Amino acid sequence: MPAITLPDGSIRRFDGPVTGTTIAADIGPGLARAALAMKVDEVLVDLSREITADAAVTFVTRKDAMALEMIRHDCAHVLAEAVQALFPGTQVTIGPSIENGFYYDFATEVPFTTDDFPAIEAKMREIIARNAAFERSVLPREDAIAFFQDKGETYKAELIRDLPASETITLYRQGDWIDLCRGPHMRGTGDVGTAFKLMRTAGAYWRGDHRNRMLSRIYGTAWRDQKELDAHLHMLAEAEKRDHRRIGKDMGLFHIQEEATGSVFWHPKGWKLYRTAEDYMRRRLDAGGYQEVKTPQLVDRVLWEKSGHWEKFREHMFLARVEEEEKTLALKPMNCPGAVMIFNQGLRSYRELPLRLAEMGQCHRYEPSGALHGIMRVRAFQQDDAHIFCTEDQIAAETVRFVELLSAIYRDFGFAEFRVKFSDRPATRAGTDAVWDRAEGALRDACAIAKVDYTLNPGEGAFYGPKLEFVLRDAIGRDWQCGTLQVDFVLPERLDAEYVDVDGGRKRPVMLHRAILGSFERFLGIVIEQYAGRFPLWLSPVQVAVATIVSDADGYAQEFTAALQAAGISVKLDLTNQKINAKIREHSLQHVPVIAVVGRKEAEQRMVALRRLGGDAQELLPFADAIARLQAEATAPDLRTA
RNA sequence: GCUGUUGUAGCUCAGUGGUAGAGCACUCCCUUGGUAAGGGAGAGGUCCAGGGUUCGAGUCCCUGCAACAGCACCA
Repeated sequence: MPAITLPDGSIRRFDGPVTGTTIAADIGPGLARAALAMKVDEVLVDLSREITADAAVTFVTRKDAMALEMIRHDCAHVLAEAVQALFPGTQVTIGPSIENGFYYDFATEVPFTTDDFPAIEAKMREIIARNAAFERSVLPREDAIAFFQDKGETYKAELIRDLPASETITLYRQGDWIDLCRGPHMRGTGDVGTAFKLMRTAGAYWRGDHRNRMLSRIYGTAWRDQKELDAHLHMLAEAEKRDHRRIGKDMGLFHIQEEATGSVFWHPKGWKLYRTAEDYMRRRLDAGGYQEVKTPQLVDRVLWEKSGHWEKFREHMFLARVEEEEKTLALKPMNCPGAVMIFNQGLRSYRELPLRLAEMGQCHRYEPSGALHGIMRVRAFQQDDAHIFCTEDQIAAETVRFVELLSAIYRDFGFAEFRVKFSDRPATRAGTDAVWDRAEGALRDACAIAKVDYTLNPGEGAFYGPKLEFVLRDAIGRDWQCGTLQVDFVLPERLDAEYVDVDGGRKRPVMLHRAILGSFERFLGIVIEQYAGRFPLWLSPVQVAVATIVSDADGYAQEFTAALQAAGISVKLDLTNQKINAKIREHSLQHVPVIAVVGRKEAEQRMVALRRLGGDAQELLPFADAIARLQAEATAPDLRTA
């Protein structure tokens, strides 16, 4: 006699085991039509599942966010059936729902291409129109393995073999097509609807391991209705518009070419942006108690052998040899050994600690070709690096200090929020458990003091110590790890760093590796996408465009331009023989934040009309006021007084 | 690195084995105008590179390079 409690608190009693379908029908025909699945005591199950005991039941309809996930999951099944119908001999593997859609990995001799999509989508529509019910069945493990093995589905058989013994093996049937699946599913294939689209193909390793066979993956997106699908496609188009590679080209910021893959040619405007960021960082670091240093690009392998990089990082290092010498040099992939070399000059005292050595360190790393991505993932980049030599007792205070600095800097660049990941001791590590306890404890305490919420990243720490990772999310929703703070007990040991303690004895310092932007290249890529190229005034490479309406105003425009330049503002003077409309349009497309328009009237009255990017209002100001106003607005956030 | 796709004017892209195209940008001329495209003319090409098939290759085939998407990688 199950008593079913509904979300509104009402209770319905049934004579015996009852399915969701029956309950929904009992409540009303509207719900019977709308219900796709149900939650029984908070567990999502098929509508057709029998309920035998008292339970709280909530129905899932198309309106619920949860329906979206089911639509995508079901759509993946429909995709798999369609593919197997069209391409006999193709094996199915896995096909989950993911953010915004789903994918399915197939084992096939000939990989799929987007040319296959129209046929596959047509077949999918057929399957959806047929609206075969999803039917769940439970099979003993050995039977299930035999079933898939007989069908030639070796990947499915392998999956079942590897499922934990406690797991119930369930199959789902839709018409004649059967898949191994945990479920749950909606009522039938028709519930998927028609708001889906296959997006792209890709290779993907079986079980995500590059030693395994490459499968052919098809990505799709699916939504509750056409309107949602259209909105999603529109969002993708918008995201593409703010792609930093697109904007970099359109605004003439930088380029990359074949002869130097993974390295950036910064154009004047791009380099201006870079320098603005760099100058800002220098001021922040100076104010933050850091001393800047510079260490060599080319360093003998002997040092890399000592530091451990030769062993652990060699395949990522660019080597350089010269005919005349036996030596092998390497372009530095990291700055840390260089910093230790500076620390090691002379005898250090505990009085000098914490010693914060910053370096705008140019690094080269041989990244796999497939990893390169615009200026975000490159082979030559500059880090805003620093190494803090301190005692164990100073770790917490230095961490708090660092997080404060990092927060202020991210805020100034327009990132109000960031995530923090705490990576603790990995399985293979250097140092005793006692040392790890202290290092992790110090970091945890510091996070508490600095009021930093973090998610634990178990076992992901560096072999030499725990670390914090600071992650920003870009405009296209990708996560980028920018900042990092790593506690290192190993490198000071390997490179023999030491200081004289109060008692006159020699001690090893702890080394904190830390970066805030990470790499300038990557960070600026993120900033470009964050602002879609419409930078705040202080960052904008061209801050003001001075545009004339008539050539009679040229002299006055030149005078105003010179005054802006003298005030430290980056300005572009436009005396071209074009109508003001065309000039406005051109500079607006270049995302110049302020256009100062001068015509005959302004020249006679010694005024300027300021026009802001994105607006059409004009502000008429006297010459000197305009200069003062723009100068104040263009001031970097760390230099503002008010 | 792996799988797939792509590579034509500065940019965005058409191009069916038979004389290389468009729009925008660029240069020049006309136009001096009031807040997102004034008009006209002109110039601009190793069709990614190298092989092959063919009477003939931008087009078909092979190899390489690069970019893009994803996977793996990001110590």
